[in-house]
Amino acid sequence: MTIKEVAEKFDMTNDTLRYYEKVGLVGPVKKNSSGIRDYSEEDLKRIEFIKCMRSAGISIEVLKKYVDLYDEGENTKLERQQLLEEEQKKLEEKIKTMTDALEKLKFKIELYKTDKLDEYL
Amino acid sequence: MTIKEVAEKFDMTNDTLRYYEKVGLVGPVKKNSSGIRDYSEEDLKRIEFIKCMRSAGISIEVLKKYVDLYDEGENTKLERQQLLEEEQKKLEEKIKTMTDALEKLKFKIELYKTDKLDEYL
DNA sequence: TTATCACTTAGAGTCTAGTCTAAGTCAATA
DNA sequence: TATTGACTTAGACTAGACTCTAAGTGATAA
Repeated sequence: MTIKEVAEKFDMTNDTLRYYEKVGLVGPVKKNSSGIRDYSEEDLKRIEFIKCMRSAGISIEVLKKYVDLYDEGENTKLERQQLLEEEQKKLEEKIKTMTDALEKLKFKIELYKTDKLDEYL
Repeated sequence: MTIKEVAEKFDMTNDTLRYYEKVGLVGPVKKNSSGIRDYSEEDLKRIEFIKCMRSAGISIEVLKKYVDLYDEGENTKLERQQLLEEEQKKLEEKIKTMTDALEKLKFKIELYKTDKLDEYL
């Protein structure tokens, strides 16, 4: 699969894909005889995972660490699991924070709707 | 209330508070005879709101727009409400995205726990 | 054969949201 | 009185995550 196809499939830019490869999140992707990238199934799976985790706000740095541990082999399993559990915790907290903010936002909108807005901001 | 007290109260830095003032999110904050900031109750309420919305990922730019509309007066009420509703929608989508990612993360952790991890990454 | 187009690279530039620095003022304390 | 410490300013710097540019290669269309 070419970089263009991958970019379309996952709705991201070629630049981002090359950037992820440069920082070591994906690949190194195989190149054909003219030096053009040909993404493998495994590359695609990694990209999908990375994209999903990025959309949740997990940093490139953390993901890079996870990928590196993975590439180190079996003996890093526990450490990888712990890393994921740590991110799970952070993500749950973030969702909580955002849900609270959403409630406040909804409340404020309600004030606008019922024209009871006599407050600050 | 001094900048230091405000910063402590809301767990942010003096720099951030001055930055918010510089970009027009807060204030202009009253200064005493020696030029020291003295935050009013209204300033505090704005800061609390801003902080809450920032923690949900709403951009400075959007918040600035909202504050500006507010300062324009009554006749921007509808526009303000629409802006908030737009942000509500975005926030709900973001929470959904993050919740989905969280589920995937939990699933992966489960695979680690049950030692069924035979996949990619 | 020449031009077009998609790809390649290294590296520079951009955006957001702060964060830090340097130089200066003022009030209070040793 | 001298110095300490908290505050002030303008403006430079940073981190994270891309995003763009310039210069080049190679396959295909006119």
